[in-house]
Amino acid sequence: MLPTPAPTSPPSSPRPEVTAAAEDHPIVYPPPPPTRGSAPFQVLAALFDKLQGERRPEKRRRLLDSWFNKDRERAVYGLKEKNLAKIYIKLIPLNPRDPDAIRMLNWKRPTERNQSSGDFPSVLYEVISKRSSVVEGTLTIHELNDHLDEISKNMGHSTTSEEQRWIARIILKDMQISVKETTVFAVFHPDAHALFNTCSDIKKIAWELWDPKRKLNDEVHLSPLRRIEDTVKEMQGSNFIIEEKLDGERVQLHKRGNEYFYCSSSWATNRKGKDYTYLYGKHVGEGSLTPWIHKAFDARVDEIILDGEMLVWDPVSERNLPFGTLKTAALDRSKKERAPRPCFKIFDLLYLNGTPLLNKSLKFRKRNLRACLKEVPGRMEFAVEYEGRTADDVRTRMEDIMASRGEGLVIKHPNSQYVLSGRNSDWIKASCWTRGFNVKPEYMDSMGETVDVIVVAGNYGTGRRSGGVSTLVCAVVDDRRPADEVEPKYSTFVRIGTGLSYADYIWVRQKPWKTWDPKNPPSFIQVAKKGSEDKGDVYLEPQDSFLLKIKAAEITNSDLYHMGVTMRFPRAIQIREDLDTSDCTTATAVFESLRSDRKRKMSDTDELSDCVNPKKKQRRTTKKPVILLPQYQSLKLEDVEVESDLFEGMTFMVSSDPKSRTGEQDKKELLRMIRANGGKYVQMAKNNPDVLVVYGGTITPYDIKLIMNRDVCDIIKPQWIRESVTKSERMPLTKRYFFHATSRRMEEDEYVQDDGSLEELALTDQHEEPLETNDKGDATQEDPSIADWFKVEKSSNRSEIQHDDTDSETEPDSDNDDVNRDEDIADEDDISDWVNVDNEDSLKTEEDPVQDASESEPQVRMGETEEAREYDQELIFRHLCFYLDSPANAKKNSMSVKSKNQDELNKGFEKLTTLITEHGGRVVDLDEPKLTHVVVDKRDLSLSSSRLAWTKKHCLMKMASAWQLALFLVLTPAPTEFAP
DNA sequence: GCTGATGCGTC
DNA sequence: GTCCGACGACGCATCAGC
DNA sequence: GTCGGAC
Repeated sequence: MLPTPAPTSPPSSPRPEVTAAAEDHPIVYPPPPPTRGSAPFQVLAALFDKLQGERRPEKRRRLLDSWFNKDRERAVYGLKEKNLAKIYIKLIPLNPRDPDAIRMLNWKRPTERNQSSGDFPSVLYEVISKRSSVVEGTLTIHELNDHLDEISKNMGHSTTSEEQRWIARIILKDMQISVKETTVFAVFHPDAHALFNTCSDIKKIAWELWDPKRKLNDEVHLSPLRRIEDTVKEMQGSNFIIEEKLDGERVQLHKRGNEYFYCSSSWATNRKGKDYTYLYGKHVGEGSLTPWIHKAFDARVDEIILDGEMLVWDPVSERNLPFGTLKTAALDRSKKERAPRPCFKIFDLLYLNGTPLLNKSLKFRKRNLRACLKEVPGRMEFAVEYEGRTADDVRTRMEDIMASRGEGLVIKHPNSQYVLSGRNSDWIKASCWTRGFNVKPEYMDSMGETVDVIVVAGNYGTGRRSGGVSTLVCAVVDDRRPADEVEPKYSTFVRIGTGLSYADYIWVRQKPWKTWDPKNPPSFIQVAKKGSEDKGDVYLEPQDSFLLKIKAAEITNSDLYHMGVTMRFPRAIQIREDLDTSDCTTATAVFESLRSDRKRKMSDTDELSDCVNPKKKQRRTTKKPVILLPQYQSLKLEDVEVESDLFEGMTFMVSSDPKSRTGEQDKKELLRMIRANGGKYVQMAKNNPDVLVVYGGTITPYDIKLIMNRDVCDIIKPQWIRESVTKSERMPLTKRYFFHATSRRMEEDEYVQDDGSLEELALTDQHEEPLETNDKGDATQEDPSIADWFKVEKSSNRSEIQHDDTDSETEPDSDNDDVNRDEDIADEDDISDWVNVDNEDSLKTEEDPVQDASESEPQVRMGETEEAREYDQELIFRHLCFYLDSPANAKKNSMSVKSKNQDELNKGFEKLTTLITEHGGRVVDLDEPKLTHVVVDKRDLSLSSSRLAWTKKHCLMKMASAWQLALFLVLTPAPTEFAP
């Protein structure tokens, strides 16, 4: 195991000068607590018994308190109920035909006599108590620990059946005593929880803090200087930071010198912080990420801990791939240049060169974060963030999220300290944010899929839900069946295990469930070929069944259901007693929904992401099909009538002034004007140089700052829009209309001309095209105001580090910021040398963001122009070339074809051909050099043999020569998805 | 070597 | 409000059996 | 991840 964030210090030295010495060494723990011999396991088991019976927290705490010895970090056992049952059957020993053996294996199945069904340890108890003659336990905890470490042997000799019940619970990690680490830590040591937040190492806690008198060292001292609640209060009315919630995996990156360490940091469910270094690379030469980011760190960064989200970036389609592809991409050692790859989106800095920053403000951490490293496009980037101040800011961002089917927003207080699992209000989810209005309900209602499905089968539950059906296998009616079929058939689609109340379950369990015979499954249910997920313990005849209203985040591919797709995050909403089974959603409807869903994602997915490639033209042939909720409808401008073509061909992005109370209204009015005069607007500038950003505020919010730093988009003042509309002509884009001009813009004649003169220039339509000017150098040097612009630009570049001007920006008019400033100043003293040094020469060492962007500028991809990379909603396959591996084509290429269902397969591919061409793609033969995709059909049985290999090899060869990448699309068993 | 069952950890 | 334990999909690892 | 229930 590699070092975890908190530096472990020898007790003697007050401060850990972390050096290379620590490399390659395991964690150094302080001397262990003195052992006083091991208590009998009996006592522990008794404690568990009491804890299970005792609900009152006071008593429970005392019970726990009276116990503590130590905790151990225990590996996973690789044993669940089934395997435990098998072991016990061997151990006792039990004849496999013994009813008790069968009962243990079917431990969930309820019977009249056995109330303890659904709880394996209890079943075990009943079985063993009949047989065991051991009355007094002799097993000590030490022994148990040893046993647990070699678990499959040694059990069942020295324990009573009661004890074995608890042993089983320990192994199953299902203690039923409602004690989680928070409770335990509180009893164990006041600092335990804080320590755990930094190192997530139980053993360390146990060994560091076994003595209650021992205090945490300074460097791991995490108790807040001020209560966070106070901080929150003080932040009332101040700006906050809005981040998009990313659909990836939460990961911490630890770097010490040349050594890297990655670990999962989603402690909400699992406390361990799983080591993922093997995926991403310990050293520069290894892994799927480390080699690419090493040079991104500032030379003075020695030790650093970053917090962020790992996503998958696909350089071919230039978008992030859906969740679930991460491990696959990270494990892909093919080292292909164009293969999907992990991309680390950083949103926090936790530790830097010996200084934990957890108790610094978020603002402070973010500021320094940007000084520590530079982005490596497609590998390691800063998470997109905005500054917000009002409910409207959130609303605006929420719209974007809704449009792009994003995951949601996270709102953070700039002054919040870092707290894991977000409980202590470091992060305020949009859903919980209650200053004036609540985003969640409306937002959630509009998100996701809602369908009415029929319940066809069920599985028994465990624990609280034991004793009957607990999860419901749901299906849709298969309307693709031949029309002459009398009995409807149902395709399994999803399992539902949450959303119903106990009362609902009572109702559900009354239904006439019939046992499901795996050898003779009900004929009306169409199930997946593989897996057991959609095969119930029991089933319901359609006439006995009912519909369930279900909601989920999205529809995803799946092998485990007959539908070939299923739902993500499914839950029951309501039992539809009011509906008949004939009202069940159809398979076609599901696929249709899936298709429109994907379409929307394709066209809008970049809205919030940090896309570094300037787009030539913003294609928006159709309006976004976003349904706006009542409270958003005031922003809906589709209804505004177009009155003139004044802004024809122009695209704007309007940003409201967060300091102005009328900011949002102003924005709305501007958007109305733009639309009424033939202009277009977008939510994000996306580094599109043709987008004119409109902003006229007194301060420079984060997002505007970002745009300025990029130097891609001009920022004009609202004044230009207003005056142009008033005069019914486009005003010349002279410098007085600019909030910020790009360096390119500043070279333009129109920009430097005297205001008010040469108005005829304004009549040309060329002003958007950068004109080559010959006297630009002179103008730049001679015009004092331009020199000023450069100054502004410099300081805004510095704002990448955001050292001084973030403060100056909040200074003028904010009372409550004073408090914050104090803290910030103090903060900066702490690591001032670092920041200051960096601040100065980061101008030299840090690459200009613009340059970054141009670096990542694609050479030429797959023969496309930049414009071609735009995704049109209709022509989503534009510039893609497909080879369809149909039986017919295989024959043509003289491969053997064995499939029986050739006709069906060929038909499917014909349909696909139509679809591809309809959507702008080309269907080509294998030798086409521009080939981008190969499509195979899973159902084609002959694929498993040599043909697939042949196809693969053949086209990979072609593609290697053509510098391209093959994507194998695999059709799901349900080709209707592609049907028109 | 492949496949399916099972377990684990991510969301 | 918070905690806890029911349950969801999915991908990878491992291992047994073929 | 979502959800219901207990406290």
